[in-house]
Amino acid sequence: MPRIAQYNFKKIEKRWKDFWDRFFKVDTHTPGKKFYYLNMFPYPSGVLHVGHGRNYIIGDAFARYKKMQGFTVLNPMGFDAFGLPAENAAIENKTHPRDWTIANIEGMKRQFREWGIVYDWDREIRTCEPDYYKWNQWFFLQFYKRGLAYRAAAVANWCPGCQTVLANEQVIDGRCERCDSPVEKRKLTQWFFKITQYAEQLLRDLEKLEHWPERVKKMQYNWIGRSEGVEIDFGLEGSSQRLKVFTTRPDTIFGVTFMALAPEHPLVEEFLAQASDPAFRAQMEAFVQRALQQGEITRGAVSVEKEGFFTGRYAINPINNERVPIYIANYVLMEYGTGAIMGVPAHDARDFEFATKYGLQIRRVVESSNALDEGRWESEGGATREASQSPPPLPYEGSGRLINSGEFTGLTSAEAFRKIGEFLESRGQGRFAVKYKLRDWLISRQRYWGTPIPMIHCERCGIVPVPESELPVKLPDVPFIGKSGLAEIPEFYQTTCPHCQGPARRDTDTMDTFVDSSWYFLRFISPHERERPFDPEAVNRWLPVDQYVGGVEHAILHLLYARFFTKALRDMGLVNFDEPFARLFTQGMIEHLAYRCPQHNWIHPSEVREGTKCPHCGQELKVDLHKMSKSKRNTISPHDVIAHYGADTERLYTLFMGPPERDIEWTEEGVRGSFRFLNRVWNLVLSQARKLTDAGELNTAQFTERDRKVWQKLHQTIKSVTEDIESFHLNTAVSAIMELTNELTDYVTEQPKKINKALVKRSLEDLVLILSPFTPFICEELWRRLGHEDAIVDQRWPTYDPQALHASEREIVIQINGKVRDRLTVPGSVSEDRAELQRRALAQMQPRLAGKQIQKVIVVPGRLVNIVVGG
RNA sequence: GCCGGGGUGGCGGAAUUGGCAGACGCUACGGACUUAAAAUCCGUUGGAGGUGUCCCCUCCGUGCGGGUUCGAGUCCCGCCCUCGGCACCA
Repeated sequence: MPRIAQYNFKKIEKRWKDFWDRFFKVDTHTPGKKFYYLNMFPYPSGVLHVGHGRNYIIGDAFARYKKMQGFTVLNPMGFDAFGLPAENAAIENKTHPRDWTIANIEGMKRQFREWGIVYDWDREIRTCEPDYYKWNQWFFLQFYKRGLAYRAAAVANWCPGCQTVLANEQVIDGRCERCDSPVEKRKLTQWFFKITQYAEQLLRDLEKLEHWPERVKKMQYNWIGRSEGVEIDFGLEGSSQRLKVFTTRPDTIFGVTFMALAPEHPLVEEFLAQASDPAFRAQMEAFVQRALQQGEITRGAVSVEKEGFFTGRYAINPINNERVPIYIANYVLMEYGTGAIMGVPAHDARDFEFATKYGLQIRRVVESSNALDEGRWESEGGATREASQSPPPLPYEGSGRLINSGEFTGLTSAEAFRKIGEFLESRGQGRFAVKYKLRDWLISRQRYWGTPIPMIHCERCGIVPVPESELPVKLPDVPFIGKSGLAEIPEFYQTTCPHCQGPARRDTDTMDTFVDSSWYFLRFISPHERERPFDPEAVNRWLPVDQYVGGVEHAILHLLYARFFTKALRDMGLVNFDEPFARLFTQGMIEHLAYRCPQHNWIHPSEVREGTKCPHCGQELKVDLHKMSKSKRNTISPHDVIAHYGADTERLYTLFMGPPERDIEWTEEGVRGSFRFLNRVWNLVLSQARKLTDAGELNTAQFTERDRKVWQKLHQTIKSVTEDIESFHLNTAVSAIMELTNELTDYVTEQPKKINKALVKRSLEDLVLILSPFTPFICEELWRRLGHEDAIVDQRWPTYDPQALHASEREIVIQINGKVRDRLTVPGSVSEDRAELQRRALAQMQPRLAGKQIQKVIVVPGRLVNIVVGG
């Protein structure tokens, strides 16, 4: 055995690192097959770890593959550069958020280059640059003109840690998604985008997104939360007002025994004002205060004890004119429906709990009854009949047949829904209605590092938009101070009213950074436009994005906002498509072991001594798998991996380690396995390359049986790798290439003298070609060593010959009673012939079958023969 | 509670959608090479058992319990566990 050297990846990577840029410059005006590949652009938070790399490595591999298939591939990159971490870092380091951000961007661009990841950097976007955020402001003004941007006082989520408001979407379990502080409620006047206007479309169009993960669609579906019901006006005793409620169960209206108001409901204030007894009023006020307070603190808690307060007032049920007591209840939400509910204890678990606690009447009005039950009575007799007949236990939340419901008694729930709704509608006491959980998008942030909202507050003229000709409203170029944002910079906010020229004040809020990412994919098409956000003609040609890839953590926020923007822009005539992303793939996280000491918290793996002891105190460490993060000190630096094994090894391992959509553990052993494989490929190609100069023409007619097997394997591999890449099964694509490598290695070592050189040459070329999107450095080098002058990135992706997929011989499994008992090798032509297969199988199994009764023979052409015997 | 993933060797994971379970890789063990180690190469690696001519055989085995089928990791019914999303949504 010759001593085998490790390939010199350092030299190779240095040679090709800067070579590929020119192949990925895209002229968006060139016709041809376009392919818009897009990775979610990153927030420039610092140095990237191998977990971040997964997203971009998948993208680079996919883009290279598509390019080889002859597509004009647009694969741009940019930076989501506004946001809070920059401000926090700036405060900590006494610098400007811009300096920190720019430094990180430069570092990340170097990392992309080290990884061999190529983007068309002429199209780079940085959202913190005025030439980008100018258009955020422009869109804002267009939205404002159309009533899609509005200012309203609302109870907002206030994060005391970040000193700013948050969108509903940014509150996780009652805590800030960024800093984890408990979120408070504050009443503030803020800017909103009217995303609810598109609730129905956003929901309905999910159906169009065939190539989105089901999981993501479901999450959006639930988030939008559509429900169909009836809005019902109850009368108010002693008042001409009406009490409006929304219900999805109008069929249970005869079961109403109380009403409940949210503590924030406007009627509550009225009742308080009208209360004649001061002691009673004080009690009611105390209850309301407590409920409001509780709402803030326990938001997100699993279940809170239901509490209520009887207001002493009564409502009138429009269906039967019954008098029902009105309560204030902590479990009724102001933000959903009308902020008031009709209480039906018999058919709603929450109302049941409430009614039980306060001794309210519980009236059954729906009985489970359906044809299935009746059918069972006929066939199964006594016991079942009795069991089915006893009414279901309360609360019964299912549907059924109405009882105790006046003229509607006997109807099914579905019929009653419609009939009762129509009845109320005809009398002007109700109407069919659709409600959504989705709320409008609160975009104001009380921060510095974001897009200034282009509005001016004038004492005389009110709120005045900044004229479009004066955009962008730039962030003031002053030394960065601290937490209160633009409100502490008079140079910024002091201005004159565009209307009356009098003194006025600029809006000091900036926009949520999700505005930046809601349209960046459009800007990439024509990033240097100065007079408009993008070139609509080019955008309509290139969009929707053909393949979008990113983390599942953006399943709701970013993807919903981007869809909303697209629809709003379409309605403004700026684009002509409904959905921005045709295909979506969400990749999983990379995890790594993290070590935690009870005293010294997270310990970096390199510091851990003697197995699992803390280096500071010697205590036993707790070891757990976590996704890589700086805070848990379990990140792996790509720089280190590249120094040891090269960028190709990191890329290959990242793609091979497991299915890309799944979370997966990073292991050093796995990295070494990928490195070994690349060495094997290197040695295989180099051991043959020089011998192949006189290879001659490939002639399949001269193939030996062995040659034919290799040929088949080659074509099978091309087929499965192609299909696997298309479906993002990148791990199996790599393993197929490994199998081919093993087969070729066997072939050239078995009988080195007898190899078919033309076959070897073609096989090695195709091997290097199909491997090149994954490990471009080594493949570019090997391509040259195989005698080619031109770049591998510029080659065409190999295609397979369906003829070659079928071997001349096939192995057929012989089963007896479903168990494999033997095999049969037959020529390809025979493998499809049922009768012949059966004949041969029976003949071969003759000895075993002696004395057995053959009951049946099943033949699956090309696969197996199953002989069913008795006895 | 509701919705959606997922449960396969010591580990990450394959399995043409009903047709040879465990591809590919890792780990571990044995061997070759070496003064030695590393690297590399060869072999073994789901479990149990067997008088087993070297291409050996038998049984068991894909979270659990049933079912359909000639045949089930895959389909159906009923559970368990786990991860993620939503959650007093009327």
